[in-house]
Amino acid sequence: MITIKEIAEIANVSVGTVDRVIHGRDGVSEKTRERVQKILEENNFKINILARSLAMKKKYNLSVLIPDFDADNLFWKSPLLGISKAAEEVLSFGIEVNKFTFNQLDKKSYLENFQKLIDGNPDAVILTPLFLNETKIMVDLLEKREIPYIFLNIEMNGFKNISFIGQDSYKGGYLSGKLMHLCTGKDATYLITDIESKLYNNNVIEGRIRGFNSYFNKNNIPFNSVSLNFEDLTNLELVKQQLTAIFEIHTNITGILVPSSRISTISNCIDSEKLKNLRLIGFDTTAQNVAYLKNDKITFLISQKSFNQGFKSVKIMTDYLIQNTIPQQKIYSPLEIITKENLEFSQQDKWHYLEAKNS
Amino acid sequence: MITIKEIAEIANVSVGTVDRVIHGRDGVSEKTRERVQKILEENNFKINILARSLAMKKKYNLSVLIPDFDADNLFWKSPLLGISKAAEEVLSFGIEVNKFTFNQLDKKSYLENFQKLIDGNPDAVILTPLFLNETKIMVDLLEKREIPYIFLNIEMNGFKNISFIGQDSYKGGYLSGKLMHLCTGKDATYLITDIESKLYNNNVIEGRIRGFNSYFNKNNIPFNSVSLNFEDLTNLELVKQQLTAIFEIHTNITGILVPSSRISTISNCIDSEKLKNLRLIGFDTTAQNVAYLKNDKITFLISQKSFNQGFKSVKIMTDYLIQNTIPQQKIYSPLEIITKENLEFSQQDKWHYLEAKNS
DNA sequence: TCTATTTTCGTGTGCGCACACAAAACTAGT
DNA sequence: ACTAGTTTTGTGTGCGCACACGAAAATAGA
Repeated sequence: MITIKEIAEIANVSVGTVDRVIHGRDGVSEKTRERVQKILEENNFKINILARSLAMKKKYNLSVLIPDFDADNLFWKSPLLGISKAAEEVLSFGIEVNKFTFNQLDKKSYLENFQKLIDGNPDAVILTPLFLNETKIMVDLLEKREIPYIFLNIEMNGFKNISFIGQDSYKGGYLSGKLMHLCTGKDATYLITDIESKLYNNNVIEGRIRGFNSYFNKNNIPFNSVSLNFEDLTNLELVKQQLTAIFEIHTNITGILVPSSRISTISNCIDSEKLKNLRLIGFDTTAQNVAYLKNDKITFLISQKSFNQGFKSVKIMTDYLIQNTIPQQKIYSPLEIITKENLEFSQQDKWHYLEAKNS
Repeated sequence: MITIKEIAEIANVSVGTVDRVIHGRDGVSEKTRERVQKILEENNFKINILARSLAMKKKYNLSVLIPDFDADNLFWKSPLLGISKAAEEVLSFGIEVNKFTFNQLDKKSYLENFQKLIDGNPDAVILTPLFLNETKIMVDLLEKREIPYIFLNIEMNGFKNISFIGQDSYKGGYLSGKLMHLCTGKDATYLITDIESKLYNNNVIEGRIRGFNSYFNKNNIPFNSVSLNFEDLTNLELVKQQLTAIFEIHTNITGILVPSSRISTISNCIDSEKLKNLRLIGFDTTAQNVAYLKNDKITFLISQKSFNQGFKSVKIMTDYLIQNTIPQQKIYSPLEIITKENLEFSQQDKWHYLEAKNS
């Protein structure tokens, strides 16, 4: 690896001049600039990123706003872990990651924790834009202060976020349609669940349902579907009642799509005998979902690798801050198809991280 | 992040002493060692890996031996790309990656290129142990010279490789059984292909077939299977003849398993009309396989993310050399289920790398 | 031709660490 | 108490780069 000093010797100038050429700073005559540029290219000069980060003593405050998780809904644990892992790795680069969490059912909590975050004077922000109007307020402030921000997991258009990292909900739903079709017979009837609560903006669930239907329509495959809205997934008795009622009316249901991470709850409310003749497809490998998959109570899970989403968001913002690398506007996570059989090999990065932490 | 200098000030010693404590070098009295150690822990001291790599001017030669690829068999292109990407990233850490390729059908080429590799005096080696006896010779030499080595993609037991990075063939086959079962009817008949040529040690294919059968046996699912051995996959006419013959005898075949990366070749030799009533499951997302998947001529591909395997092997060896991090003995790649619908989201890392390279 | 200004270029210092070497503080032997 | 040897500790330099500052060269104005 050739160094700046060596380039300088070849070009018969000082390291300062080479430095100016590399960074496009002014104060160099056009003649020498061209000469040095040529020598840089000829020698395939690549900057030593270690030395660079070391010399730039600037420290960055990268702040993250993400929903909290609890025993009932573990979904947000995974991205948070990914963020923590990335935080360790970028520490040497002068990036300090500050995490702020909020209650995903509470707009006030969202705003309050953003306030805390902004009080810390972040240099960059990663956030999960769960509520539309509140996000607008927050983004206004960020843009006024020229703080770059990334949207994590929830896609929202019309903003100047430097990137979005998450799943393509529509395509995820489309894939679930394909899988459902593959593992059920002809002219099947499917049950599609939804959540009544419009507490927060949920284009994720809506996109998945749209994608599911599209699969059948675009491929001209006849099918029937029944929708079922739940108001409250914590009241299991009620859920059971609703399901039983539906099964009595529609005796020919062969598959259930749960377009959220709550499929284990639904599966839990269906009697084991009934379950044997049903295909259940859901999303996200939360601890509960994984347990049900292992017990054959769920057929497929489509995972968005949210651990990696969290990890990536930090890494990408780091590259943006340190090297000014402009990321892709939308970075879609893989749509991982998880079954009982390949479960153990997914999420390896996550498990390794957890192991290392606990040892 | 607290620095050695700061620790030294707190402990009222010099940086040299702190350095000795951190690295466990001798020449420190027990008293001060304990004191400094305590202060290090209290302040949660983490070494700045950037400064460390910069100061350690040691350069490493990391050499890789891997089969070459050609237009007919692109499989090995992917790990090679992953290796190249990682090579760029670790350059700043003083790791120079030297790649050596060999003809996968030729034991002599394997040995010859290993000789070239070893002549370069590598500090560490990553290799694909395609031939058993030749590998033994090579490994003997490596161990005599105390050169650490990793096995990539091909699993071979009984050696002192610091790690194996690749797929669990058996479980891959097991998964293919599950998928096949899900998308075909009851009492189905499956065609399982194999390659006659025993040129090289191929426990990969054997493991997959074993896994496929196990799925049905372990779950007590009745099924029939027909095996078909090909001698030469380059003679397409012959392959077509063999397939036609099989289909005439076994009219009830509903699924085909190709336990190698050559499923597109098989699919290519089956008439489109016939194909419509068949489920084809194969392995690896080579360019050809991907094309066939897109045209609905393949149902599922199980990918081992060989790009990532190559990438990881270099990263893991780097960590071993620089920080002496001992890796896991076996690092199994995820068994990714790829369909037409989620194809575009897989292999993102690889595409991004290729894009960046071509711009 | 001689200053004043602007443009162009070179030098020095420090980032946090590793490591060679020098210096001090002990220890033992006389 | 003094030397020689041993253990313990401190100091200096360089890794490759960024950046502030100052020096030199070029240009302009009189």
